[in-house]
Amino acid sequence: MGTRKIEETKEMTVRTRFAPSPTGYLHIGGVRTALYSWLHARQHGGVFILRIEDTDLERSTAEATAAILEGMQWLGLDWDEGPFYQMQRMDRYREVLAGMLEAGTAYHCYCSREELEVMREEQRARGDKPRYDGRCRHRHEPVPGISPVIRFRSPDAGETVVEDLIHGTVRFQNRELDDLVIARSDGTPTYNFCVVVDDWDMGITQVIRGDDHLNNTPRQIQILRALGAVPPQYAHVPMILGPDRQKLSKRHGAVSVLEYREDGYLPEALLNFLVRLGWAYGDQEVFTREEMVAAFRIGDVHKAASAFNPEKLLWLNAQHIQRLDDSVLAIRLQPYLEAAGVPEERIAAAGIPLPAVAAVLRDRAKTLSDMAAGARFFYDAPESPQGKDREKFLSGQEPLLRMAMAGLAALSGWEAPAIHAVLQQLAETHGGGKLGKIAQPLRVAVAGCAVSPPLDATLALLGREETLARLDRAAGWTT
RNA sequence: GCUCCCAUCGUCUAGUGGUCCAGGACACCGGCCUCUCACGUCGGUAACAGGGGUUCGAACCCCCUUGGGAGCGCCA
Repeated sequence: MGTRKIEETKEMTVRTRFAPSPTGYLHIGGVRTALYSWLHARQHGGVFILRIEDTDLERSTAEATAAILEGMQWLGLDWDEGPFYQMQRMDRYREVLAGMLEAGTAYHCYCSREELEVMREEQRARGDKPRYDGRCRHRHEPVPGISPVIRFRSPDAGETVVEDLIHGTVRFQNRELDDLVIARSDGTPTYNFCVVVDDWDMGITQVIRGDDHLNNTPRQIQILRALGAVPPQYAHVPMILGPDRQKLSKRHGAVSVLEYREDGYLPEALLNFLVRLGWAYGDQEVFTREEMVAAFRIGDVHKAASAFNPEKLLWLNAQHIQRLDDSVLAIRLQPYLEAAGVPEERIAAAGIPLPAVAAVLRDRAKTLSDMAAGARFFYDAPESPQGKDREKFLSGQEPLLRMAMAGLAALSGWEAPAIHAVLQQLAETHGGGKLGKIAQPLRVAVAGCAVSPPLDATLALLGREETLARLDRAAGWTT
Protein backbone atom coordinates (compact mmCIF):
# COMPACT_ATOMS: atom_id res chain seq x y z
CA MET A 1 0.00 0.00 0.00
CA GLY A 2 2.91 2.26 0.73
CA THR A 3 4.29 1.96 -2.77
CA ARG A 4 1.11 3.25 -4.24
CA LYS A 5 1.42 6.54 -2.47
CA ILE A 6 4.96 6.98 -3.81
CA GLU A 7 3.77 6.45 -7.35
CA GLU A 8 1.06 9.00 -6.97
CA THR A 9 3.39 11.67 -5.71
CA LYS A 10 5.99 10.77 -8.28
CA GLU A 11 3.71 10.85 -11.25
CA MET A 12 2.20 14.25 -10.85
CA THR A 13 -0.91 15.04 -12.79
CA VAL A 14 0.07 16.83 -15.98
CA ARG A 15 -1.09 20.44 -15.98
CA THR A 16 -0.51 22.62 -19.02
CA ARG A 17 -1.74 26.04 -19.93
CA PHE A 18 -2.28 28.34 -22.85
CA ALA A 19 -1.69 31.96 -21.93
CA PRO A 20 -2.46 34.40 -24.74
CA SER A 21 -2.48 38.12 -24.25
CA PRO A 22 -5.64 39.76 -25.55
CA THR A 23 -3.86 42.44 -27.52
CA GLY A 24 -4.80 40.94 -30.86
CA TYR A 25 -6.70 38.07 -32.31
CA LEU A 26 -5.93 34.41 -31.94
CA HIS A 27 -3.69 33.60 -34.86
CA ILE A 28 -2.20 30.46 -36.36
CA GLY A 29 0.95 30.51 -34.26
CA GLY A 30 -1.00 30.87 -31.04
CA VAL A 31 -3.35 28.10 -32.03
CA ARG A 32 -0.48 25.73 -32.56
CA THR A 33 1.02 26.28 -29.13
CA ALA A 34 -2.46 25.98 -27.68
CA LEU A 35 -2.93 22.73 -29.58
CA TYR A 36 0.36 21.30 -28.39
CA SER A 37 -0.46 22.18 -24.78
CA TRP A 38 -3.92 20.75 -25.10
CA LEU A 39 -2.66 17.58 -26.76
CA HIS A 40 -0.06 17.07 -24.07
CA ALA A 41 -2.61 17.45 -21.30
CA ARG A 42 -5.22 15.26 -22.98
CA GLN A 43 -2.92 12.36 -23.74
CA HIS A 44 -1.78 12.25 -20.15
CA GLY A 45 -5.24 12.58 -18.73
CA GLY A 46 -4.09 15.92 -17.39
CA VAL A 47 -5.54 19.37 -16.97
CA PHE A 48 -5.49 22.12 -19.56
CA ILE A 49 -5.76 25.65 -18.28
CA LEU A 50 -6.63 28.86 -20.10
CA ARG A 51 -5.14 32.04 -18.77
CA ILE A 52 -5.56 35.50 -20.20
CA GLU A 53 -2.49 37.69 -19.76
CA ASP A 54 -4.17 41.04 -19.75
CA THR A 55 -1.75 43.17 -17.75
CA ASP A 56 -1.04 45.41 -20.71
CA LEU A 57 -3.94 47.78 -20.14
CA GLU A 58 -2.99 49.93 -23.10
CA ARG A 59 -3.38 47.23 -25.66
CA SER A 60 -5.73 44.64 -24.19
CA THR A 61 -9.30 44.65 -25.40
CA ALA A 62 -12.47 42.84 -24.47
CA GLU A 63 -13.10 42.05 -28.14
CA ALA A 64 -9.79 40.27 -28.42
CA THR A 65 -10.55 38.24 -25.32
CA ALA A 66 -13.93 37.27 -26.71
CA ALA A 67 -12.39 36.32 -30.05
CA ILE A 68 -9.80 34.14 -28.33
CA LEU A 69 -12.43 32.27 -26.35
CA GLU A 70 -14.60 31.85 -29.42
CA GLY A 71 -11.67 30.61 -31.45
CA MET A 72 -10.73 28.06 -28.83
CA GLN A 73 -14.30 26.84 -28.64
CA TRP A 74 -14.64 26.57 -32.38
CA LEU A 75 -11.46 24.52 -32.52
CA GLY A 76 -12.66 22.28 -29.73
CA LEU A 77 -9.63 23.05 -27.57
CA ASP A 78 -11.61 22.81 -24.37
CA TRP A 79 -10.04 23.90 -21.12
CA ASP A 80 -10.56 22.40 -17.70
CA GLU A 81 -9.75 25.45 -15.59
CA GLY A 82 -10.07 29.14 -16.24
CA PRO A 83 -10.11 31.39 -18.03
CA PHE A 84 -8.08 33.14 -15.38
CA TYR A 85 -7.35 36.81 -15.77
CA GLN A 86 -4.10 38.24 -14.49
CA MET A 87 -5.73 41.55 -13.70
CA GLN A 88 -7.76 39.74 -11.09
CA ARG A 89 -4.68 38.36 -9.41
CA MET A 90 -2.99 41.64 -8.54
CA ASP A 91 -3.30 41.12 -4.81
CA ARG A 92 -1.47 37.85 -5.09
CA TYR A 93 1.37 39.39 -7.09
CA ARG A 94 1.74 42.20 -4.57
CA GLU A 95 1.90 39.67 -1.79
CA VAL A 96 4.70 37.73 -3.48
CA LEU A 97 6.50 40.96 -4.31
CA ALA A 98 6.39 42.06 -0.67
CA GLY A 99 7.77 38.71 0.38
CA MET A 100 10.68 39.01 -2.02
CA LEU A 101 11.48 42.51 -0.85
CA GLU A 102 11.46 41.22 2.69
CA ALA A 103 13.66 38.25 1.84
CA GLY A 104 16.02 40.47 -0.09
CA THR A 105 15.63 38.60 -3.37
CA ALA A 106 14.25 41.81 -4.82
CA TYR A 107 15.01 45.46 -4.23
CA HIS A 108 13.85 48.96 -5.04
CA CYS A 109 15.53 50.76 -7.89
CA TYR A 110 15.30 54.54 -8.16
CA CYS A 111 17.06 55.00 -11.47
CA SER A 112 15.23 57.22 -13.91
CA ARG A 113 14.49 56.12 -17.45
CA GLU A 114 16.85 58.78 -18.72
CA GLU A 115 19.66 57.58 -16.51
CA LEU A 116 19.14 54.01 -17.71
CA GLU A 117 19.08 55.09 -21.31
CA VAL A 118 22.42 56.82 -20.91
CA MET A 119 23.83 53.70 -19.28
CA ARG A 120 22.64 51.48 -22.13
CA GLU A 121 24.02 53.83 -24.73
CA GLU A 122 27.44 53.68 -23.14
CA GLN A 123 27.31 49.91 -23.03
CA ARG A 124 26.29 49.66 -26.63
CA ALA A 125 29.04 52.05 -27.61
CA ARG A 126 31.50 49.71 -25.94
CA GLY A 127 30.04 46.76 -27.83
CA ASP A 128 28.50 45.24 -24.73
CA LYS A 129 25.05 43.86 -24.29
CA PRO A 130 22.91 46.59 -22.71
CA ARG A 131 22.02 45.53 -19.21
CA TYR A 132 21.31 46.99 -15.82
CA ASP A 133 24.50 47.30 -13.80
CA GLY A 134 22.90 46.91 -10.40
CA ARG A 135 23.70 50.37 -9.15
CA CYS A 136 20.69 50.40 -6.77
CA ARG A 137 21.41 46.99 -5.34
CA HIS A 138 22.92 48.30 -2.15
CA ARG A 139 20.94 51.46 -1.69
CA HIS A 140 19.19 51.52 1.66
CA GLU A 141 17.62 54.94 1.74
CA PRO A 142 14.68 55.82 -0.49
CA VAL A 143 15.17 58.69 -2.89
CA PRO A 144 12.61 61.38 -2.07
CA GLY A 145 10.05 62.18 -4.71
CA ILE A 146 10.73 59.07 -6.80
CA SER A 147 8.48 56.02 -6.94
CA PRO A 148 10.87 53.12 -7.40
CA VAL A 149 10.50 50.03 -9.55
CA ILE A 150 11.25 46.64 -8.05
CA ARG A 151 14.05 44.57 -9.51
CA PHE A 152 14.84 40.93 -9.06
CA ARG A 153 18.28 40.32 -7.58
CA SER A 154 19.68 37.75 -9.96
CA PRO A 155 22.74 35.68 -9.20
CA ASP A 156 25.84 37.13 -10.87
CA ALA A 157 27.94 34.01 -11.05
CA GLY A 158 27.37 30.46 -12.17
CA GLU A 159 24.98 29.31 -14.83
CA THR A 160 21.32 28.55 -15.21
CA VAL A 161 20.45 25.48 -17.21
CA VAL A 162 17.19 24.98 -19.04
CA GLU A 163 16.36 21.36 -19.74
CA ASP A 164 14.06 21.97 -22.64
CA LEU A 165 11.84 19.11 -23.83
CA ILE A 166 12.34 20.18 -27.43
CA HIS A 167 15.75 21.85 -27.49
CA GLY A 168 17.55 19.74 -24.95
CA THR A 169 20.00 21.35 -22.55
CA VAL A 170 20.44 25.08 -23.00
CA ARG A 171 22.98 26.85 -20.78
CA PHE A 172 22.99 30.50 -19.82
CA GLN A 173 25.79 32.22 -17.96
CA ASN A 174 24.25 34.10 -15.07
CA ARG A 175 26.50 37.08 -15.65
CA GLU A 176 24.66 37.60 -18.95
CA LEU A 177 21.42 38.17 -17.09
CA ASP A 178 20.76 41.43 -15.36
CA ASP A 179 18.37 42.40 -12.58
CA LEU A 180 15.11 42.70 -14.38
CA VAL A 181 12.20 44.89 -13.37
CA ILE A 182 9.44 42.81 -11.84
CA ALA A 183 7.19 45.68 -10.77
CA ARG A 184 6.71 49.08 -12.37
CA SER A 185 6.90 52.33 -10.47
CA ASP A 186 3.11 52.35 -10.27
CA GLY A 187 3.33 49.05 -8.44
CA THR A 188 1.98 46.81 -11.20
CA PRO A 189 3.93 43.62 -11.81
CA THR A 190 5.55 42.90 -15.16
CA TYR A 191 5.11 39.96 -17.47
CA ASN A 192 8.06 37.81 -16.48
CA PHE A 193 7.01 38.03 -12.89
CA CYS A 194 3.30 37.33 -13.40
CA VAL A 195 4.05 34.32 -15.53
CA VAL A 196 6.26 32.87 -12.87
CA VAL A 197 3.76 33.36 -10.07
CA ASP A 198 0.88 32.08 -12.18
CA ASP A 199 2.64 28.98 -13.38
CA TRP A 200 3.69 28.29 -9.84
CA ASP A 201 0.27 28.88 -8.29
CA MET A 202 -1.51 26.94 -10.98
CA GLY A 203 0.80 23.98 -10.58
CA ILE A 204 1.83 23.94 -14.22
CA THR A 205 4.00 20.91 -14.90
CA GLN A 206 4.97 21.64 -18.51
CA VAL A 207 5.21 25.14 -19.90
CA ILE A 208 4.68 24.86 -23.64
CA ARG A 209 5.14 28.17 -25.45
CA GLY A 210 6.79 29.91 -28.39
CA ASP A 211 10.56 29.77 -28.58
CA ASP A 212 10.74 33.54 -28.46
CA HIS A 213 10.47 32.92 -24.72
CA LEU A 214 13.50 30.69 -24.50
CA ASN A 215 15.67 33.66 -23.57
CA ASN A 216 13.30 34.57 -20.73
CA THR A 217 13.38 31.12 -19.27
CA PRO A 218 16.59 31.28 -17.20
CA ARG A 219 15.31 34.38 -15.44
CA GLN A 220 11.99 32.76 -14.73
CA ILE A 221 13.79 29.75 -13.31
CA GLN A 222 15.88 32.03 -11.12
CA ILE A 223 12.81 33.80 -9.77
CA LEU A 224 11.12 30.48 -9.11
CA ARG A 225 14.16 29.32 -7.18
CA ALA A 226 14.25 32.55 -5.21
CA LEU A 227 10.66 31.81 -4.30
CA GLY A 228 11.57 28.32 -3.20
CA ALA A 229 9.51 26.75 -5.98
CA VAL A 230 10.42 23.82 -8.20
CA PRO A 231 10.54 25.01 -11.83
CA PRO A 232 8.24 23.23 -14.29
CA GLN A 233 9.51 21.53 -17.41
CA TYR A 234 9.72 23.71 -20.50
CA ALA A 235 9.05 23.03 -24.15
CA HIS A 236 9.75 25.87 -26.55
CA VAL A 237 8.07 25.38 -29.86
CA PRO A 238 9.42 27.08 -32.97
CA MET A 239 7.54 29.85 -34.65
CA ILE A 240 5.51 29.67 -37.81
CA LEU A 241 6.64 31.59 -40.87
CA GLY A 242 4.61 32.85 -43.79
CA PRO A 243 4.60 30.93 -47.10
CA ASP A 244 7.56 33.06 -48.18
CA ARG A 245 9.42 32.07 -45.02
CA GLN A 246 9.16 35.62 -43.77
CA LYS A 247 7.67 36.41 -40.44
CA LEU A 248 3.96 35.70 -40.43
CA SER A 249 1.96 38.85 -40.90
CA LYS A 250 -1.41 40.14 -41.95
CA ARG A 251 -0.23 40.11 -45.54
CA HIS A 252 -0.20 36.33 -45.41
CA GLY A 253 -3.74 36.11 -44.26
CA ALA A 254 -2.36 35.27 -40.84
CA VAL A 255 -5.32 36.78 -39.20
CA SER A 256 -7.84 35.55 -36.69
CA VAL A 257 -8.52 31.81 -36.77
CA LEU A 258 -12.16 32.73 -37.02
CA GLU A 259 -11.49 33.77 -40.58
CA TYR A 260 -10.66 30.18 -41.38
CA ARG A 261 -14.07 29.29 -40.09
CA GLU A 262 -15.62 31.90 -42.35
CA ASP A 263 -13.67 30.58 -45.29
CA GLY A 264 -15.11 27.13 -44.84
CA TYR A 265 -12.31 25.27 -43.12
CA LEU A 266 -13.07 22.45 -40.73
CA PRO A 267 -11.50 22.92 -37.29
CA GLU A 268 -10.18 19.36 -37.37
CA ALA A 269 -8.45 20.10 -40.68
CA LEU A 270 -6.82 23.24 -39.34
CA LEU A 271 -5.67 21.35 -36.25
CA ASN A 272 -4.38 18.51 -38.40
CA PHE A 273 -2.45 20.95 -40.52
CA LEU A 274 -0.94 22.67 -37.51
CA VAL A 275 0.00 19.51 -35.69
CA ARG A 276 2.00 18.39 -38.71
CA LEU A 277 3.76 21.72 -38.96
CA GLY A 278 6.78 20.86 -36.90
CA TRP A 279 5.89 17.33 -35.98
CA ALA A 280 5.48 14.05 -37.82
CA TYR A 281 4.35 10.53 -37.08
CA GLY A 282 5.94 8.33 -39.73
CA ASP A 283 4.28 8.96 -43.06
CA GLN A 284 0.83 9.68 -41.70
CA GLU A 285 -0.67 12.91 -42.97
CA VAL A 286 -4.30 12.76 -41.98
CA PHE A 287 -5.16 12.58 -38.30
CA THR A 288 -8.42 12.60 -36.46
CA ARG A 289 -8.49 14.44 -33.19
CA GLU A 290 -8.22 11.14 -31.34
CA GLU A 291 -5.29 10.00 -33.42
CA MET A 292 -3.47 13.23 -32.66
CA VAL A 293 -4.03 12.83 -28.96
CA ALA A 294 -2.71 9.29 -29.09
CA ALA A 295 0.31 9.85 -31.33
CA PHE A 296 1.57 13.29 -30.40
CA ARG A 297 4.69 13.64 -28.26
CA ILE A 298 5.85 17.07 -27.27
CA GLY A 299 9.45 15.86 -27.29
CA ASP A 300 9.18 14.95 -30.98
CA VAL A 301 8.43 18.50 -32.05
CA HIS A 302 10.95 20.00 -34.45
CA LYS A 303 13.39 22.67 -33.45
CA ALA A 304 13.28 24.64 -36.67
CA ALA A 305 10.68 27.19 -37.68
CA SER A 306 8.31 26.07 -40.42
CA ALA A 307 6.51 27.86 -43.19
CA PHE A 308 2.76 27.98 -43.47
CA ASN A 309 1.59 26.19 -46.61
CA PRO A 310 -1.96 27.21 -47.61
CA GLU A 311 -2.25 24.61 -50.38
CA LYS A 312 -1.61 21.79 -48.01
CA LEU A 313 -4.19 23.14 -45.58
CA LEU A 314 -6.67 23.20 -48.43
CA TRP A 315 -5.84 19.61 -49.35
CA LEU A 316 -6.21 18.48 -45.75
CA ASN A 317 -9.53 20.27 -45.50
CA ALA A 318 -10.72 18.30 -48.53
CA GLN A 319 -9.46 15.10 -46.91
CA HIS A 320 -11.44 15.77 -43.77
CA ILE A 321 -14.53 16.69 -45.76
CA GLN A 322 -14.23 13.33 -47.53
CA ARG A 323 -14.21 11.52 -44.23
CA LEU A 324 -17.33 13.03 -42.70
CA ASP A 325 -20.63 11.17 -42.74
CA ASP A 326 -23.19 12.65 -45.10
CA SER A 327 -25.44 13.73 -42.29
CA VAL A 328 -22.64 15.37 -40.32
CA LEU A 329 -21.33 17.05 -43.42
CA ALA A 330 -24.81 18.42 -44.09
CA ILE A 331 -25.01 19.88 -40.60
CA ARG A 332 -21.61 21.49 -41.03
CA LEU A 333 -22.55 22.79 -44.45
CA GLN A 334 -25.87 24.31 -43.51
CA PRO A 335 -24.56 27.59 -42.03
CA TYR A 336 -22.50 28.21 -45.15
CA LEU A 337 -25.52 27.68 -47.35
CA GLU A 338 -27.41 30.10 -45.20
CA ALA A 339 -24.61 32.61 -45.68
CA ALA A 340 -24.82 31.97 -49.42
CA GLY A 341 -28.48 32.96 -49.33
CA VAL A 342 -30.21 29.63 -48.90
CA PRO A 343 -32.01 29.54 -45.56
CA GLU A 344 -32.94 26.33 -43.83
CA GLU A 345 -36.63 26.74 -44.64
CA ARG A 346 -35.95 26.75 -48.33
CA ILE A 347 -33.96 23.56 -48.06
CA ALA A 348 -36.88 21.93 -46.30
CA ALA A 349 -39.38 23.33 -48.80
CA ALA A 350 -37.41 22.08 -51.78
CA GLY A 351 -37.57 18.56 -50.43
CA ILE A 352 -34.04 17.78 -51.53
CA PRO A 353 -32.21 16.32 -48.56
CA LEU A 354 -29.03 18.20 -47.81
CA PRO A 355 -27.06 15.07 -46.88
CA ALA A 356 -27.68 13.73 -50.37
CA VAL A 357 -26.53 16.98 -51.94
CA ALA A 358 -23.47 17.01 -49.72
CA ALA A 359 -22.72 13.45 -50.80
CA VAL A 360 -22.57 14.32 -54.49
CA LEU A 361 -20.57 17.48 -53.87
CA ARG A 362 -17.99 16.27 -51.40
CA ASP A 363 -15.46 15.07 -54.00
CA ARG A 364 -15.23 18.42 -55.66
CA ALA A 365 -15.23 20.71 -52.65
CA LYS A 366 -12.15 21.84 -50.82
CA THR A 367 -13.98 24.05 -48.38
CA LEU A 368 -17.48 24.25 -47.00
CA SER A 369 -17.87 27.60 -48.75
CA ASP A 370 -17.04 25.95 -52.07
CA MET A 371 -19.55 23.31 -51.31
CA ALA A 372 -22.24 25.82 -50.41
CA ALA A 373 -21.66 27.63 -53.69
CA GLY A 374 -21.97 24.35 -55.54
CA ALA A 375 -25.10 23.36 -53.65
CA ARG A 376 -26.96 26.56 -54.24
CA PHE A 377 -28.56 25.74 -57.56
CA PHE A 378 -30.31 22.72 -56.07
CA TYR A 379 -32.41 25.02 -53.94
CA ASP A 380 -32.39 28.18 -56.02
CA ALA A 381 -33.39 27.77 -59.65
CA PRO A 382 -30.63 29.49 -61.62
CA GLU A 383 -31.05 32.71 -63.48
CA SER A 384 -30.30 32.72 -67.16
CA PRO A 385 -26.58 32.05 -67.44
CA GLN A 386 -24.50 34.95 -68.53
CA GLY A 387 -22.18 35.37 -71.46
CA LYS A 388 -20.16 32.44 -72.71
CA ASP A 389 -22.02 29.58 -71.09
CA ARG A 390 -25.33 30.62 -72.54
CA GLU A 391 -23.97 31.21 -76.00
CA LYS A 392 -21.72 28.20 -76.08
CA PHE A 393 -24.05 25.59 -74.64
CA LEU A 394 -27.63 26.79 -75.00
CA SER A 395 -27.74 28.64 -78.27
CA GLY A 396 -29.93 26.75 -80.72
CA GLN A 397 -30.45 23.86 -78.34
CA GLU A 398 -34.20 24.08 -77.84
CA PRO A 399 -34.82 20.86 -79.80
CA LEU A 400 -32.39 18.99 -77.60
CA LEU A 401 -33.98 20.30 -74.44
CA ARG A 402 -37.42 19.28 -75.72
CA MET A 403 -36.22 15.81 -76.60
CA ALA A 404 -34.72 15.43 -73.17
CA MET A 405 -37.95 16.55 -71.57
CA ALA A 406 -39.91 14.03 -73.57
CA GLY A 407 -37.54 11.23 -72.70
CA LEU A 408 -37.40 12.06 -69.03
CA ALA A 409 -41.14 12.60 -68.76
CA ALA A 410 -41.72 9.13 -70.16
CA LEU A 411 -39.51 7.46 -67.59
CA SER A 412 -41.32 5.15 -65.24
CA GLY A 413 -38.99 5.62 -62.29
CA TRP A 414 -36.67 8.47 -61.29
CA GLU A 415 -33.40 6.89 -60.40
CA ALA A 416 -29.95 7.92 -61.57
CA PRO A 417 -29.34 4.75 -63.64
CA ALA A 418 -32.63 5.16 -65.51
CA ILE A 419 -31.90 8.82 -66.10
CA HIS A 420 -28.46 7.88 -67.30
CA ALA A 421 -30.01 5.52 -69.85
CA VAL A 422 -32.16 8.31 -71.23
CA LEU A 423 -29.13 10.59 -71.50
CA GLN A 424 -27.18 7.84 -73.19
CA GLN A 425 -29.98 7.32 -75.65
CA LEU A 426 -30.11 11.03 -76.36
CA ALA A 427 -26.38 11.04 -76.94
CA GLU A 428 -26.79 8.33 -79.56
CA THR A 429 -29.45 10.20 -81.49
CA HIS A 430 -28.34 13.79 -80.97
CA GLY A 431 -24.75 13.76 -79.89
CA GLY A 432 -23.10 11.44 -82.30
CA GLY A 433 -22.72 8.93 -79.50
CA LYS A 434 -20.95 11.42 -77.28
CA LEU A 435 -22.46 12.11 -73.93
CA GLY A 436 -20.43 15.27 -73.68
CA LYS A 437 -22.30 16.78 -76.60
CA ILE A 438 -25.62 16.72 -74.87
CA ALA A 439 -24.64 16.76 -71.20
CA GLN A 440 -23.25 20.27 -71.20
CA PRO A 441 -26.34 21.98 -72.64
CA LEU A 442 -28.56 20.10 -70.22
CA ARG A 443 -26.25 20.87 -67.33
CA VAL A 444 -26.25 24.57 -68.08
CA ALA A 445 -30.00 24.49 -68.51
CA VAL A 446 -30.55 22.89 -65.15
CA ALA A 447 -27.70 24.20 -63.02
CA GLY A 448 -27.12 27.56 -64.65
CA CYS A 449 -23.41 26.94 -65.14
CA ALA A 450 -21.04 24.53 -66.80
CA VAL A 451 -19.95 22.81 -63.61
CA SER A 452 -21.98 20.47 -61.45
CA PRO A 453 -21.98 16.94 -60.11
CA PRO A 454 -22.69 14.20 -62.69
CA LEU A 455 -25.86 15.01 -64.59
CA ASP A 456 -27.74 11.81 -63.79
CA ALA A 457 -27.13 12.24 -60.06
CA THR A 458 -28.02 15.91 -60.25
CA LEU A 459 -31.30 15.31 -62.03
CA ALA A 460 -32.14 12.46 -59.71
CA LEU A 461 -31.80 14.80 -56.76
CA LEU A 462 -33.65 17.67 -58.35
CA GLY A 463 -36.67 15.49 -58.99
CA ARG A 464 -38.65 15.04 -62.17
CA GLU A 465 -40.95 17.97 -61.74
CA GLU A 466 -38.22 20.47 -61.03
CA THR A 467 -36.01 19.08 -63.80
CA LEU A 468 -38.71 19.39 -66.40
CA ALA A 469 -39.62 22.87 -65.22
CA ARG A 470 -36.02 24.01 -65.47
CA LEU A 471 -35.55 22.48 -68.93
CA ASP A 472 -38.71 24.15 -70.11
CA ARG A 473 -37.57 27.47 -68.69
CA ALA A 474 -34.15 27.11 -70.26
CA ALA A 475 -35.74 26.53 -73.65
CA GLY A 476 -36.47 30.22 -73.52
CA TRP A 477 -32.75 31.00 -73.27
CA THR A 478 -31.72 29.22 -76.44
CA THR A 479 -31.99 32.11 -78.85
C1' G B 1 27.17 44.74 -30.93
C1' C B 2 26.39 40.81 -27.17
C1' U B 3 23.67 36.20 -25.65
C1' C B 4 20.63 32.20 -27.13
C1' C B 5 18.19 29.18 -30.90
C1' C B 6 17.96 26.96 -35.81
C1' A B 7 19.66 24.55 -40.89
C1' U B 8 17.18 17.35 -45.63
C1' C B 9 13.34 18.45 -52.31
C1' G B 10 9.80 25.17 -53.69
C1' U B 11 6.91 23.83 -48.85
C1' C B 12 5.73 20.22 -44.56
C1' U B 13 8.70 16.28 -43.24
C1' A B 14 11.01 10.63 -42.65
C1' G B 15 15.82 9.66 -41.34
C1' U B 16 19.09 9.23 -34.78
C1' G B 17 26.76 5.85 -37.93
C1' G B 18 26.22 1.09 -42.67
C1' U B 19 19.78 -1.63 -45.19
C1' C B 20 19.93 6.22 -48.21
C1' C B 21 23.20 7.17 -55.63
C1' A B 22 17.99 9.73 -49.22
C1' G B 23 11.48 7.75 -48.25
C1' G B 24 6.34 10.07 -47.82
C1' A B 25 2.93 14.39 -48.41
C1' C B 26 1.41 19.29 -50.65
C1' A B 27 2.45 21.99 -55.00
C1' C B 28 4.21 21.39 -60.09
C1' C B 29 4.66 18.44 -64.92
C1' G B 30 2.92 14.14 -67.90
C1' G B 31 -0.39 9.48 -68.69
C1' C B 32 -4.99 6.93 -67.39
C1' C B 33 -10.22 7.54 -65.86
C1' U B 34 -14.25 10.90 -67.64
C1' C B 35 -20.88 14.05 -69.40
C1' U B 36 -18.38 19.37 -66.94
C1' C B 37 -15.44 20.49 -62.68
C1' A B 38 -13.25 17.70 -59.44
C1' C B 39 -11.95 12.91 -56.97
C1' G B 40 -9.11 8.82 -57.95
C1' U B 41 -4.99 6.37 -60.10
C1' C B 42 -0.04 5.62 -62.49
C1' G B 43 4.56 7.99 -63.48
C1' G B 44 8.14 12.24 -63.39
C1' U B 45 11.17 16.71 -61.94
C1' A B 46 13.20 18.07 -57.19
C1' A B 47 17.02 18.19 -51.18
C1' C B 48 21.26 16.39 -46.99
C1' A B 49 23.94 25.10 -46.95
C1' G B 50 29.72 25.19 -47.33
C1' G B 51 34.41 23.64 -45.23
C1' G B 52 37.18 20.89 -41.90
C1' G B 53 37.58 16.83 -38.55
C1' U B 54 36.16 11.78 -35.76
C1' U B 55 35.37 6.84 -38.00
C1' C B 56 36.64 1.10 -41.87
C1' G B 57 32.12 4.02 -42.97
C1' A B 58 28.53 10.20 -41.87
C1' A B 59 22.31 13.39 -43.75
C1' C B 60 23.16 11.41 -38.84
C1' C B 61 28.79 12.85 -33.94
C1' C B 62 32.41 17.39 -33.13
C1' C B 63 34.40 22.26 -34.80
C1' C B 64 34.37 26.51 -37.97
C1' U B 65 31.98 29.46 -41.75
C1' U B 66 27.63 31.12 -44.05
C1' G B 67 22.61 32.05 -43.81
C1' G B 68 17.98 32.63 -40.98
C1' G B 69 15.45 33.74 -36.25
C1' A B 70 14.81 35.38 -31.14
C1' G B 71 16.18 38.16 -26.84
C1' C B 72 18.89 42.30 -24.74
C1' G B 73 12.10 47.55 -22.16
C1' C B 74 8.87 50.43 -16.09
C1' C B 75 5.67 45.19 -23.84
C1' A B 76 3.71 40.55 -23.47
